[in-house]
Amino acid sequence: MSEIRVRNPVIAKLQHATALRAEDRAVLEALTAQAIELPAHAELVREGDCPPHVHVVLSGFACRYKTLPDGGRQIMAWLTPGDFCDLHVAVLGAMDHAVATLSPSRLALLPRNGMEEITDRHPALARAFWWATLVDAAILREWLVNLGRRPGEQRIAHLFCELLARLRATGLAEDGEMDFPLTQADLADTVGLSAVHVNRIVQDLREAGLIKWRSGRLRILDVAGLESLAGFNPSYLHLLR
Amino acid sequence: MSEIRVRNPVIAKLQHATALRAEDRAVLEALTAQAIELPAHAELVREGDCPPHVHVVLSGFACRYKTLPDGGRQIMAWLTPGDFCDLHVAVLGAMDHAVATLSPSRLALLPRNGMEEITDRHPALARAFWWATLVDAAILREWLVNLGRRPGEQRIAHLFCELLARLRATGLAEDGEMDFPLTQADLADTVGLSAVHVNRIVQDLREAGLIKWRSGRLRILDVAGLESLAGFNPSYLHLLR
DNA sequence: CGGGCTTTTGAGCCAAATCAAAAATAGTGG
DNA sequence: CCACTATTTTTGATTTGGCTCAAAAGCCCG
Repeated sequence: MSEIRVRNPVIAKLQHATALRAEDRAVLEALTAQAIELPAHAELVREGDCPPHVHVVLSGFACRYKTLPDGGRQIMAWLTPGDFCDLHVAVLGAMDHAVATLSPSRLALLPRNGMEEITDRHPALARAFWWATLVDAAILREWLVNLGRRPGEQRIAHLFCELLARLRATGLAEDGEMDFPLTQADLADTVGLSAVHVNRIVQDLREAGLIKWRSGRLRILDVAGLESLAGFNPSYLHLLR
Repeated sequence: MSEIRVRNPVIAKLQHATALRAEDRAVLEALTAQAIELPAHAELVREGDCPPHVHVVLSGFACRYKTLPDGGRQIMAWLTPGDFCDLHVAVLGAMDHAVATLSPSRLALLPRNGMEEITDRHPALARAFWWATLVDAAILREWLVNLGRRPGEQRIAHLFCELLARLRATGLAEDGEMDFPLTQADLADTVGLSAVHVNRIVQDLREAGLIKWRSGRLRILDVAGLESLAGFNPSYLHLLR
């Protein structure tokens, strides 16, 4: 009985928040049944918008980012399968940043109106959405530490450790190996370094036997080694186990 | 009729979120009636805690921060009057960072149990608390841009502009002048620079006629000039007006 | 008026930026 | 399946913003 389990990443992720009953899971399945496909570098939401749907990543990578007057870009979050892109916009009224895909992606669009009804009717889901939003903020805090106080090599190592932990939590990493469809320039815009310097650091990590990265796949060869280099402690992700 | 208006900073701040009825304001007044006084550098909450109260700053400055293995410290938020320190901990289960005062401060302690009852009974307050949490995250995103992509001088200029806007929103800044009880070392731990370098930048800002800063007071002499140097755009604060 | 912070100054150094160009990869259409 | 482009990665050389270390000067406060 080699059954293929088609996991819904949203369910897999939110299960770290609260115990979800079959009924809650069914609601999430229904919500994410309709999806759209987008190519890489498609802008889902732009700064100032108040989009009529909540976007949820089902596959692929997206990111939050801001563009500076001088053309520079700072990526402020990687959105991986299961992540909500703009849950908060109803409360804040307008996006203070843009969201775009980093790779070809599948996105679910939840009508914003329906959300309120759902959270009223399913308190566990309301709680889970809250949790997801707060974990987003916790990740942001750790990224701030990363940029403020860690040298380049540790920054990148830390980010790789985090990504592995997050993807593992949604069942999307095996044996330290995962999709990683970003360019080195994307990575540079994430960690606040130049693309050239990122390139040299990545080479160092490769030569140290810590990672293998080619054609959109990243493999952590020595998880313990990379975590200790990065000073990684996953507690800020607030995952189970 | 020179009436002295004793403003409650929590009310002043949350009024930017939703229209608060007299009833809601009365609840906030009652909640923040009881306060404790703390000296500078008192640790309110430490990493891993799940404190039994929600702390709210009434006067003085506090901060969120993490300490690194090498002794380095990264400040991840300045908590000014009206700010909640640990609203989120009930959902996440444990603090992923510490909170401490930066100056002598007055704090209100709201019993965590009471919170749920209040938000159930006063939807406008529930909404306002949500808003405050999301604005916190928006500020964090802007700080990430600050550390990732702006050179030292702009970083500090931007932070000063933000502080002015926030304090003005709670009625705590007049004519570009405000309390600023931090040391240059605190500022350095906020912007991810060394204290020595912060000192040199502050001197540059002074010599450029942009700021005046002594004995715990900061005055922005040329708001427009500082904002244009920093590339400051206040929309991420989601304030009215 | 003396001791502990905090701010300031100076000198030397290093991580990371910039600029420029070559090599490798990945797409695309014929 | 191959040539032709465009993007991405890599290398090298040079510059610079910001760091470290160390010590002096200024301040605050009992």
